Amino acid sequence: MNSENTTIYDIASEVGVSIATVSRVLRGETNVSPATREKVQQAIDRRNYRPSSIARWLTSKTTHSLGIILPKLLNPHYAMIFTGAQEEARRLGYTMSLFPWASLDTDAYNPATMLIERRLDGLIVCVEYLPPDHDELVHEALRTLRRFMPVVLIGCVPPWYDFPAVANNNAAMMRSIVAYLTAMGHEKIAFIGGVQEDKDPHRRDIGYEEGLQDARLPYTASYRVYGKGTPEAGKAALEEMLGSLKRDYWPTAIIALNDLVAMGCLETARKHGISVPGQMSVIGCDDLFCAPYLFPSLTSVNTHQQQTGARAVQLLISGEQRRESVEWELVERASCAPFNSEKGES
Amino acid sequence: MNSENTTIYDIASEVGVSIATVSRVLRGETNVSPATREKVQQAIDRRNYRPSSIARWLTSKTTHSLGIILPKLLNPHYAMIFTGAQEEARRLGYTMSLFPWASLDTDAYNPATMLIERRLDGLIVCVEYLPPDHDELVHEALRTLRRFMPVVLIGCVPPWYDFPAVANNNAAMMRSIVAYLTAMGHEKIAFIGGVQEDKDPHRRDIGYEEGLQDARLPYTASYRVYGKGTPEAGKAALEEMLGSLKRDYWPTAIIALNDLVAMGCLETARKHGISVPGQMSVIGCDDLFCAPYLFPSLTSVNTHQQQTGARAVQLLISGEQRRESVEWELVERASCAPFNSEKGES
DNA sequence: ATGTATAATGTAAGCGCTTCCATTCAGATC
DNA sequence: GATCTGAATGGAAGCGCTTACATTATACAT
Repeated sequence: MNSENTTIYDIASEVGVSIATVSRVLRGETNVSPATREKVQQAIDRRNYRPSSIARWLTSKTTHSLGIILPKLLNPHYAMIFTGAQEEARRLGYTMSLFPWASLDTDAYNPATMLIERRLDGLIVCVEYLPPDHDELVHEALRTLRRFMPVVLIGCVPPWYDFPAVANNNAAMMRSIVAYLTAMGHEKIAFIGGVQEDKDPHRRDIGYEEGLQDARLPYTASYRVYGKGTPEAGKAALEEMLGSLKRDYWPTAIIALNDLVAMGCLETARKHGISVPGQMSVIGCDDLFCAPYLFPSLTSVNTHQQQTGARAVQLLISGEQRRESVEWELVERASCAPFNSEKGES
Repeated sequence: MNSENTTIYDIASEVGVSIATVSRVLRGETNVSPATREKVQQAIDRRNYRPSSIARWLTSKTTHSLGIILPKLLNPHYAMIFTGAQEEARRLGYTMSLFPWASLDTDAYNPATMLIERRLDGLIVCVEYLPPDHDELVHEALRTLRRFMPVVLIGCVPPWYDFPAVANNNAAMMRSIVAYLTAMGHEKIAFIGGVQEDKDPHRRDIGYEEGLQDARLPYTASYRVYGKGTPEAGKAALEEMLGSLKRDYWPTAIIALNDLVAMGCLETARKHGISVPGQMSVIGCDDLFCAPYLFPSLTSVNTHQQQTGARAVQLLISGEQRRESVEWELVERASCAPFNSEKGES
């Protein structure tokens, strides 16, 4: 392909100048006479010549290309992060490629090798809810990688990862969600989702427990169900919880790990004839595009994922070695309402 | 960065062999004595050496990197296509980078220049519902691009685009959806969404009209509302339709351009107290992950987007110049039901 | 002992750019 | 008219690999 494989030599000889001059025109340097510039430019246009960035990179030792590693793009949460990162990268003149998690922890080939060989100018890694058995592997891979390129982390970054990062403090966020619910009079508040053995102290369920303490509410093991962050998991988890509890003890508010889990919870509630928010409030997290269109529309927390992605790119390029966090805000919709003990069962 | 900027020369001199020998070890060639191979490999491991693909590319004239251009990743439909393409690319040893539409039609810089300079081995472009005023621009950009790299198209590809493509025949699909609804007794069937002036004969609304003809139903202009493919647009469009029609003439079935539009329609129906599917059936398209969790769960059409993306990559790499289409299948859920003329208004 | 095939390794010329340094040539200065 | 200056341009050495070809060493046949 690229049959018109024109090089800088072709242009130079066509015009009758040296390649150095063509290079100068190409990069808009000023020390070229207007007449020469004009002739060269015409030849470039005539031949449809585009300089090879490959060759350029070899000289300049920089590729202006970044990488990002995400668990999966099918979850809109990650798609938003990716979009934010990609757009910011482009704005700054960089290209963004997506690499799957396998690049890091399960590649038969030496992990991360492909990333290094590509001579990326930087890498963003979204570490979220790492299964405990992956933690050490991933951490090791990251340490290797950073010897070759700047690495910025996104997500729920364990404090013992000494990397620049854009990490929302999920714990603080959850804590305030609990406060939001207790202020509404809820006392039986459940939390659904998340990895059980995750060691990260900032994870969402830690905040849940802190929130309960703030409100002097007891932590009840049956109100805490672990599971993957999918709709199916949320559905099954709430199902299980309701099944194991007498009706009087059913929670009046559910905090879901994220909106996907919340979707599953809404489904289960519907199936059991529990009215939301009449008998049970449900709150999600991430504020996915579909949250307003669920029934009832889902109260959630906007975690500004696009901004997170963009900020990570900025840190990557500026080289700042900081760990920062992004604002979040509660988006009130119909799925949460004050607890009303008078209300009868429907 | 990359402080350990080791090159093939470093390894060669460390071991005391020529760079050619190191290169042979690197690429696993057999004509190296076991002893030498061992020594070289040890030096490589010791120095943590990773050959630069940049230099390799310069020689080999191939970058093993592909590009994909999508309207926007925030729409899960495109995220699925991207995921399918990305995974297949990786499986085949290629990298996949995302480029925004702007690369093609609005770049201040010469469109597509960045793509060409990067010397991609191929490009996938998702052309869907091109606004008519963009069609010529995009077509022109694509023609330029294909002179430099193989291009495969995805989506609703107009027949006058002479490119290899993976295009579902949206018209045929829609036609059968209409058949599905008429078989259920619906006669007042509306279609919501899409670009009005799109010239493509395979677009979804053409199939809608064909379907009506099949069933000997009249085409009613008021049942056809144009609009963007978003939930908001769907909401507003149905709103407008209901507002302009006497209650007796309200459609009993809505075909939405896609699931996003369908989400908006469900919302409007809910707001007007129209029960779905009791008084009005709604069918979407694309079968997004949230379709089962809407209320009522949304009947939709699975268009196998991941497979579409994967197939496009295969065409790209194999170089086959064919235009093919991917299967689709109706996924029946709760939002469509037979029309029952006896049923009273709620 | 000589010749020949085979395996192992080295040499060097690219690949298409950037960039430092050298050269040329006006025009200005004395 | 000789010298100097600075703008415009060219020469050539990389950048880090691959690879065709050349060279050397080894083994075996004659």
